[in-house]
Amino acid sequence: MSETSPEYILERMSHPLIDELSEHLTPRAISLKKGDFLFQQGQSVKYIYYLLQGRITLNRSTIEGAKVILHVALAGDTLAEASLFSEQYHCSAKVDATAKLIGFKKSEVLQYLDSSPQFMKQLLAILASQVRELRSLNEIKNIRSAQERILAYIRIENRINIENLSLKDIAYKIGLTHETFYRELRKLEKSGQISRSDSMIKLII
Amino acid sequence: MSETSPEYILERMSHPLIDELSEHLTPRAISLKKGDFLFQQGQSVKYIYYLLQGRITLNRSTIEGAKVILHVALAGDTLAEASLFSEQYHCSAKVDATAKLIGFKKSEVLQYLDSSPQFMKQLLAILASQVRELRSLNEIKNIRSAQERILAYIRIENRINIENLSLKDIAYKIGLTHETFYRELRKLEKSGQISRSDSMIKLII
DNA sequence: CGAGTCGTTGAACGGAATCAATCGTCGTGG
DNA sequence: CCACGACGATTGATTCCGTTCAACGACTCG
Repeated sequence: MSETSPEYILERMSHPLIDELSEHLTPRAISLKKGDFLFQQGQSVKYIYYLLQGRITLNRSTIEGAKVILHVALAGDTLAEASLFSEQYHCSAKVDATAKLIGFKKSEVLQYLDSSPQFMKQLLAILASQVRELRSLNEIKNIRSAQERILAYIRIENRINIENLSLKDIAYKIGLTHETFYRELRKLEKSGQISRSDSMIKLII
Repeated sequence: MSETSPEYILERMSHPLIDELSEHLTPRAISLKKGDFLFQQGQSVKYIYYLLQGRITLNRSTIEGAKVILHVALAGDTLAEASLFSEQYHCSAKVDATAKLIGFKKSEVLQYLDSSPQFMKQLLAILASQVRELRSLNEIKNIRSAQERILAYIRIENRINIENLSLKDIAYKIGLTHETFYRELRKLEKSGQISRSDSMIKLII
């Protein structure tokens, strides 16, 4: 785990929460490779994180011993913010693809939270909008037709930014295999319903 | 829209946020029938809600004129908490099945929020855990096998409480048609992997 | 230079959706 | 108060489309 603060911390895409935290606390840079664990279920919560690059799977061991994947975090996701209010991590975080993260000390965040009601309110708003976003994602996955699901996703997000997330990641996010996602994108492009550049996928009309 | 405060407000299942709000603010009881709108996209936000019974679909009209379903709220869901921090509702809420709700005045909630940092923190924790829950639901929907998906859901929730939610509702929640859900439940029961009572579905072992 | 991953395309299969029909129950309005 | 409509739960048959497996080129990173 490297502990320098390299320039990539500053080169990240903007995120309201991380922007605010970076301004007031000292971010810690973390690099991990596939197979590493960011944290393990049961450990006491010391940090919360923001994932800049890579893929991290959160899974929990149930009482019966089975493992359940709770979430697959992709670039742009925050990790363990829920654990800000618990003593221990309720799941393990295993690195799937070489990851770069920013970490903030839980104690410092909580302290800042207490000192600034305004920040607290901002955090509330962020979480609320995260709930909204997740609900839409959830709803989209109830659309059986791959094509319609993709269209619904683009309509909600207005566009798909493919600079930060790979097509494969997006496919996963909306619950399609990457194969069908590629195929349907192609179809939509051919039928003139979407346009693709190397940074954006947009609806036509 | 009835505006009395009937006893069902007190008979609801417990919910940390609603419990707290009910204690400090005056809840408003609302009954709506199928086809009614709880609120419409663009209206200014006056209330936030808690759904006791029924089903309410949140949908948004996009710029292109298409309608996208953002969320289908079921009994136990909060509605429009995200709008606590916006001026207008960003979607419309249409009643699908006769609904009973509790409403709280936005202004009163915000005022209470300002007066009590402790409540604010509590709200933060609730939203954070909601994020966690939604992420798991999302993840579950990436499991293709109906049977495995159901098992994963029960593992995460520990059990399925079928007193408040119909089987149909649960099927929808995890992204299955009610037909397959019934069928797979039956199979799981027959093969001795789950047990069903009229209030609970549990894993065996 | 080689390993690994992403993007892409092809072929075949399987399982969940879909359509349809039935039963029981609950609420309700005439 | 009862008949009717609506909806949940259930089962059957069929279809279809997304998954799965497989293979390949391009590119990146070490």
